[in-house]
This record gives sequence, C-alpha cells and structure tokens, in this order.
Amino acid sequence: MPDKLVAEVAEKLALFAGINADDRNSMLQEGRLRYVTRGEYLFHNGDPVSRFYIVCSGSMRLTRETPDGKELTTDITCRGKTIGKFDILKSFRHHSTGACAIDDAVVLEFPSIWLKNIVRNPIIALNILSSTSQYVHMLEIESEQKSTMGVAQRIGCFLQRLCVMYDLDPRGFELPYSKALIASRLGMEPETFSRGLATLGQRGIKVNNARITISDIEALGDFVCDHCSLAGECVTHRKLADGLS
Amino acid sequence: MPDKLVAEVAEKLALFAGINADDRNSMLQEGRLRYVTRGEYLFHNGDPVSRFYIVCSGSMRLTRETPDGKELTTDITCRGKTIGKFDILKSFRHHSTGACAIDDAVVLEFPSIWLKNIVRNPIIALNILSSTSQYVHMLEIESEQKSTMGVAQRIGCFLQRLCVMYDLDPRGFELPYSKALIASRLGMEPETFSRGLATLGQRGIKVNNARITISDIEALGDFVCDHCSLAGECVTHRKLADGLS
DNA sequence: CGACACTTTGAAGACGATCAACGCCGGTGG
DNA sequence: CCACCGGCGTTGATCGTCTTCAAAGTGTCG
Repeated sequence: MPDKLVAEVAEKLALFAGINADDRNSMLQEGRLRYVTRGEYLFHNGDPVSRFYIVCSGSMRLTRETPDGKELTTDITCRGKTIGKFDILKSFRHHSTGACAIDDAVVLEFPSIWLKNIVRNPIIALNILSSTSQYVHMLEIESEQKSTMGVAQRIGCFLQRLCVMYDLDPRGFELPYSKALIASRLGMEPETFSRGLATLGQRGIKVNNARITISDIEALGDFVCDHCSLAGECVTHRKLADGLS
Repeated sequence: MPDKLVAEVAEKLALFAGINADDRNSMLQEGRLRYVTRGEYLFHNGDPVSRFYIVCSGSMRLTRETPDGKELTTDITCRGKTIGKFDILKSFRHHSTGACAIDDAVVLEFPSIWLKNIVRNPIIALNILSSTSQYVHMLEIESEQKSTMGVAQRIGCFLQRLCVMYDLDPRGFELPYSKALIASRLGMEPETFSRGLATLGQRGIKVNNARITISDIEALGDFVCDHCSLAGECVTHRKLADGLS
C-alpha cells in the first residue's frame, strides 16, 4: 500500500519530470515513509535543517512565528510538492519556517544531503529551477497584490487559483481547508476573510458556507491573478474558462 | 575599459562562484555590452523573453504595470546581479516584469539560450539555486512584513538591509536612490514613506534629508529583518553590529 | 446534552491612501 | 541675471479599509 502510494506520487512529481522510472526508483530507495497526524510538526521554525520531504498525501502548513508569538502561514503544500528545498539549498543551518500537518499526512523523508546529491543531475536541477521560478513569480504577484488590491479581490484571485491548482469544478466546489487557515495563508484576519467572502456575490463568485460557485467568467474581469499581467497568457483564467464551458 | 569592467564584475559574480577563470571567460565570450541611459527600458512587462542580462554598473528597476496603469517596482538590481533568469527558466514566452534604468547603466547581454546552456553545468545550477533560495526567503519575509508590520518598521528593516547589502557605514550614509523609488520598492506611497522616515528618530535611526544614521544597535530590537526569525543567525544584524563597533 | 472549535457579526479604533498645497532645488530660456 | 518651470519632498486634512475586541451563532464529537 505505501509502495503503491509512493510510486503513484513519484510518477507525477515535478521534481522527477524527464527522469526514467529506474533512476527515479533508485533515488527513492533512500526515502523513508513518515506518518504525521493532524497538528503534528515535522519541524519547527528555527530547528536545524536535516531533512528533505516529499508530501505523498495530506497537506502541510509552512509556518513562521513572529517575535510577538503569532504563527503565520507562509504556504500550504499538498501531495506532490516538496518541503525544505530552499532551506537546504540556501545552506543555512536552521529552518526559516516550520512545517505542521493540516490533516493526517504521509511524507517521504530524505537526509538533506540526498537533495544536494541529486541536484547534480542537470535534469533535476532544471526541474527545481523551473518550479522555483514559478514560485518566485507567484510570490512577487501576491506581494504586489497585498499593496494594490483590497481583501475581496485577493480572496477572489486565491479562489480561482485554488480551483485550477486542485482541479476543482468552478461551478461548485468545497473549500479544501478551514477558512481560518486560508485567511492566515492570505495574511489577513479570519473576520476580514469572512467579510470579504460575503461581498464576492456581487462579482460573480457565490459563497454558501464552504461551497464556492464561480459561475460568471465575465464578471471576473477585475480579478487579476498570477499570470494576468502577461498579455493574454493567463493560464489560470484559460483553464477556468475551459472548466465552465 | 569595458573589458576591464566586465572582468571585474565577473570575478565577483555569484553566478560564477567556483568556476575557474578560463571557463568563465569562454562563457562570457558570447556576451555583448549594452549601454542604457537613465529611464531607458531594457524590455517592458509583457515583451517576448529573448535575453539574459548581467548588470555591470548602474542600477535597474524591475517594474510591473497594474491593470489600471500604475507602475510598481518589484525589485532593484545593482552591479553583479542578473536580470531575466526567472522568466527564462520558467519557460514563459513573455516577461513578467519590465526592466528600466535608474541611472546610466552598463549591462552584459546574452541570448536566453545561453543561460539554458550554462545551467547544465552543475556548479552554475547550484549557484543559481542557492541565490534563488535566498531571494525566495527574502520575498517571503517581506510579504509577511507587509501583513504584520507598520510602515515605520518596514522602512527600518529596509534601511538595515540596504546598509549591509551595499556595504555602507551605518553611522552615516546617503540613500542610494530617490525616496520615491524606495517607497515604490516598499509598496507604499511617497507621502507614507516620508512620514514613516520622520518617526524613525525615536527608534535609533536618525534621518536628515537623504542622510541616514543608525547609531544605536540596541534600539533596533523591534526591527526584525530577513534572517531574524532564525534563532541567533541574523546576518544583517551581526554585520550591522560589526559596522558600529 | 454540553464542551469546544470554528465562523459570523457588530462597533470601535488605527493606519495608510488620497487629495491638495507648499517649499525646495536645478535647469531652461529670455 | 532673473523668471519660470518641473521634479521631488514634505505637510495637513480627510476618507476608506483592515484590525481589534467583544459577543453571539453554528457545527461536531464525546
């Protein structure tokens, strides 16, 4: 059962794109399965860096603690994503974030040296560079949105991305995480998130508790998302439109 | 003269760390020097991606246009930094930012295929991965600060980083860019920046027009910067303290 | 049923954006 | 040499938005 899960995940892993199954499997040999229960930490912000992780099932929350004790969510990683590569490749000794299980999760665990080794394979290096470049782009866009957009717009953008990323049906889907978690991920208070959601009805996104309906692709005009600044090349909107037709 | 400049820059380039001079020079062969004057664009947001650039002197502003026509500053790159790697490695066809000269600048220009080629060299790939990982960390921290800190604190953090990054004397230095540009870089209005600067006196940072004096390292306690979340490993603060002693 | 986590709602307050006006320079042209 | 202009920076007043604090509503699970 675990082996099958690992094989399934590995096959679709962006990290291993273009690597043949044999090489992939021999690399995966060194991995150790690890089960984390809801709320358990893989490591905390500030712990020594020693492992690299691939998420096989469930979702993890990457967290950072502010000096005054609040815990922020810097990212949410789900099946097929990795945890720890930046901390390892940066060669810092301590984790810049913590990793906490949102629900019961299964991760594949490697010593950090493993990543440093396989990265010498040019295909792997390019895979990481490519996915990292996209991540950088997303970070830049989200950071920009924090300065230029209101809460409602940011929520709308996030819902669209969510919909495409998780392959949900825009005409009706359930939020995959608690609202409090999403609010934290978006850098806003739960109250603000709640109020923001309530106003989305006027803009083509209907909300009913945790059920979201994105019906009117036209009304989304002012929800500029991660790729929209690239003339006519907005992957998110294109896929959304596909989903609606 | 230009050759000397290029050699000087190349020697210290993070991209080429660990590459011997011969290999470095043969890679640099393909580069073409390009002079840009203050205000001139290397490319605009949305242009096709075709080149990779290394900044040899002067500074460039990376910009993005919002749907309603405002121009934001996503980053400022100075001597020894590169422009365009994310757009190239992401394999998007269009630039996600524009690049505009802040002052008269000299850049070394390569076709984008050049980057894709040298990245097959594991040392180069690791260099890029390492610097990118650090950039990701900085983006995450700055994004987090936008949600959790007030204007004055963000400005204080930025000034400290500036001081370390440009190797300025904390006991007295001039802002290297116009205040309007810095405000844009920080995602705030010039008025807000001006008012924020004015309040820094109470916190150990004195301001006199464009002259900054960071005198009291103790008073900086609440200026948590890019590495501070890592227990006792704050590079910025350590270097600052060195500069003051 | 009751405890608890999560969500929503209301009212107050803080903060940054915006608009308007002014001071300060460096450059241009008469 | 002086008058004018435009870019930049500051300051003041106002407004909208998000956070904060408080309280009540909703759901789930023992």
